[in-house]
Amino acid sequence: MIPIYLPNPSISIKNINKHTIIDMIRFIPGGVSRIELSQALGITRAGVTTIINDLLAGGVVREMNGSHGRSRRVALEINPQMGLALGIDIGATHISTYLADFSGRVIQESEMRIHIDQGPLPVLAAVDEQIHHVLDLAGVPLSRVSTMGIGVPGPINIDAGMVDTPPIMPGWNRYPIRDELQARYGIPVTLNNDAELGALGEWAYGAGRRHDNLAFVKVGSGIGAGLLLNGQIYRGSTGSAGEIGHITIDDNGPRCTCGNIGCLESLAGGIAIAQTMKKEIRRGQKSILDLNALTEDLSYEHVIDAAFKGDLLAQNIINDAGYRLGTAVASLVNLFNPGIVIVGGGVSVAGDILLEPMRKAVRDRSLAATSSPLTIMTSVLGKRAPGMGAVVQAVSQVLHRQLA
Amino acid sequence: MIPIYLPNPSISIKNINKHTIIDMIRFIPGGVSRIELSQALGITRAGVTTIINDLLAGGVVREMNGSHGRSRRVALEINPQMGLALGIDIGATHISTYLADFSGRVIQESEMRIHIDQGPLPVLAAVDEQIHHVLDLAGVPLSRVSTMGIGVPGPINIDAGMVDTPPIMPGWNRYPIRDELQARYGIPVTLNNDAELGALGEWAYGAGRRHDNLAFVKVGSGIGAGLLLNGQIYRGSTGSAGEIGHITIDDNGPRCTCGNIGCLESLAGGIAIAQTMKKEIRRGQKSILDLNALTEDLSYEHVIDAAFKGDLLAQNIINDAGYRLGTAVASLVNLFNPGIVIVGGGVSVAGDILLEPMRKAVRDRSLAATSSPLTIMTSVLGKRAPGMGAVVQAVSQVLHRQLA
DNA sequence: TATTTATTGTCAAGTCATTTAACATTATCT
DNA sequence: AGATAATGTTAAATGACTTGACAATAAATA
Repeated sequence: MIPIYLPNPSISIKNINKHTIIDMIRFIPGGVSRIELSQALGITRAGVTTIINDLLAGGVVREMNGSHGRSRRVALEINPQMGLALGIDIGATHISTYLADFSGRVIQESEMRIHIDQGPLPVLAAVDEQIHHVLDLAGVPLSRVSTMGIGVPGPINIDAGMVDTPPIMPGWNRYPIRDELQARYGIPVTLNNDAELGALGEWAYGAGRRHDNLAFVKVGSGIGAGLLLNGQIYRGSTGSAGEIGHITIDDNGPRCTCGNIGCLESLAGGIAIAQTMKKEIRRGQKSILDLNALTEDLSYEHVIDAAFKGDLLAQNIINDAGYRLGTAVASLVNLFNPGIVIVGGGVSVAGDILLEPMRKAVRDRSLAATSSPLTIMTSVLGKRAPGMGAVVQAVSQVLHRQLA
Repeated sequence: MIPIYLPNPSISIKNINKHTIIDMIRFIPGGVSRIELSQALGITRAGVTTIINDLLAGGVVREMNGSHGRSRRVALEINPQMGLALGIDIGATHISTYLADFSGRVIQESEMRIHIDQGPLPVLAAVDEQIHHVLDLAGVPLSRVSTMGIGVPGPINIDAGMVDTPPIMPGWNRYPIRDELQARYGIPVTLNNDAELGALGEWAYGAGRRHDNLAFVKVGSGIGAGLLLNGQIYRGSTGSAGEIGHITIDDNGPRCTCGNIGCLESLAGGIAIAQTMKKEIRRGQKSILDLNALTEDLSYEHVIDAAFKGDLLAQNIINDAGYRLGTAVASLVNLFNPGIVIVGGGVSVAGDILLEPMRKAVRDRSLAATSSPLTIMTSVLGKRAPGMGAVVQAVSQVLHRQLA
């Protein structure tokens, strides 16, 4: 193909080979040798040697398998001791906090339930609490953490570092999340959408390795997708790409929180699954779940749990949600032709009860040429995917920002 | 944003700034000055001067005369006399041939009706005929043409230069289109999908100027979309991205040629429009069109013509097609969040009769945050869009391929 | 076990895109 | 007409990368 060079490249890339080498070393499992780098980049071995010596001197990378000074095929890896990063995944009802080294290994993690609609002040206070909790557990002072990535469930204005008219984050609109955290902790902070971080996390350390085009469909309380296209996070022209949850599935469906009719999210999201279950039980359908026996409100976790225990009603409800998900994913597949669709988020723990009807819907509703080479699977990183993506962004930031 | 550097860049780009400068000069209307280039690329004025001197010496660019501004701003443009390019757009039922200079100005054009299902040999013979026809009209020998771009209505294997299991091109599968033409004419040939060339053409010289993310929806006999994302043509993992025509619109719809049920193309494509019109007339609906009076089979052009003449039945049929198109475009908009959706292809000459119901469907079915900043309009280049895209690819090829 | 071979990595000198820093040219304002 | 600001040019310096010769090792061969 003849590439098109954009009239307005967002950033002028200085040492593009050095940047590429750093990321190849970061993301290729098992490490890369100098000659592999030289072949991939189209520069000579000598050129690679110069760059690698620079990175070795800076402590960014190290040689694997003991230390042959000179040998045949020396694999390189990121030096984990280069620094520590915090990855924070804020969902509608939880905060997950991860402390990881620069190679992406998680050192300590913690989770906490919140409600995002309480607004930024209490939620960011909870984030602060979690950060200190995780650091205490790991016995690491804040001063040793050099970067931080954070994901939230809304469309992001990436330059401003804030959310832009989010459907489900009342009170957060135009709150300066990134700058606030940056000022509070004195380290660089990146702010991203949680689904796009899920895609990035799976691409870096999960099911999406080696895929240039992937979709991460996060099915939790709501439904959103993160897209990685041509090897880059794709955000669209105003940062709200991937809104698969608001594709219309049923013209006669219920009204969605977004104001439209029959959106996928209002039919197959976690909230919808729980509501449907409650409604069906009240209508007298048989189930092992007893609404009166529950101490808390029935949630989609209860439905999934019941399905695993053989409850037919729960299985049917999840099956229907899966088929509807597949209906929307079929549109995505016809339009994007991704190599893999990764299903994450809380509802994805249902596994094939959800995925098999989904795969069927995709087969029924997309071109065979597009759907037959396609893999549809659950997240490898599970609930950690967005948090790991946040770590990746955080580490990218410091590794790429100031290169000599 | 922190960009992610792909582990496997398809081509190692040598003089990236030189490449970028060439394309900025090609595609920014009114020309660009050296200082604008220097600011956009983040290199010094001196660096730009060196590159431009090189391009001036090579005859690739030239200085424009009419200059205005606060100081001696010299605008640069592509040297049209650098060479000639052929752009060829093969559709289901036509071949359009364009002879253009390197600045994209069309010197001569020609159109011919064919049937693509006759297979490659007769169709490529017709292409040859058209090429000589156009060259004769322009009084230019073939030897002065230095490059050629061609578009066909099917998924492309870009490395192989052939179509890959196309739904509507029987007999063409794995025929070496690019290599055949390259051998026949002795000039470099690029092969692309027609819809992606439409997107590229509109981006370069039409409605999509300055847009980083756009969709070109080609509504002709069938329906396909070309996508330009993050400023690059997006093809998906197997080259069949943009198959909007095979999104399911109606679960109770007719069977499509692709084997599935209720595809957009089978409900709103040109063939479907003509068939619906015939069916309704036979059912006794009133229309100014008289099936018996037509010397040829009724086509969608007749329907559009009737609609412009006030025929209510024709208007209603086009209106329905527009709303259905909008249903699919709404999914596209929710997923991609493009800045503009450009509607091209033969049916788009219906204009707002088609587009207004489309816009309504998009409003009804996508998030306001995504659809309100969105422009939906017809192609500026009209039926020339894919051919102009072919010219762009052809010229790109020679300008970028061998740089000192 | 010793020797050969292919592969991988390194070194020093050279090349070339780009920067630095001083200078030249032009349009507009006063 | 002269001042000013913006834009473009030049020559020397910088530094990323290449060239071409050499060194070090694993595996193959003798």
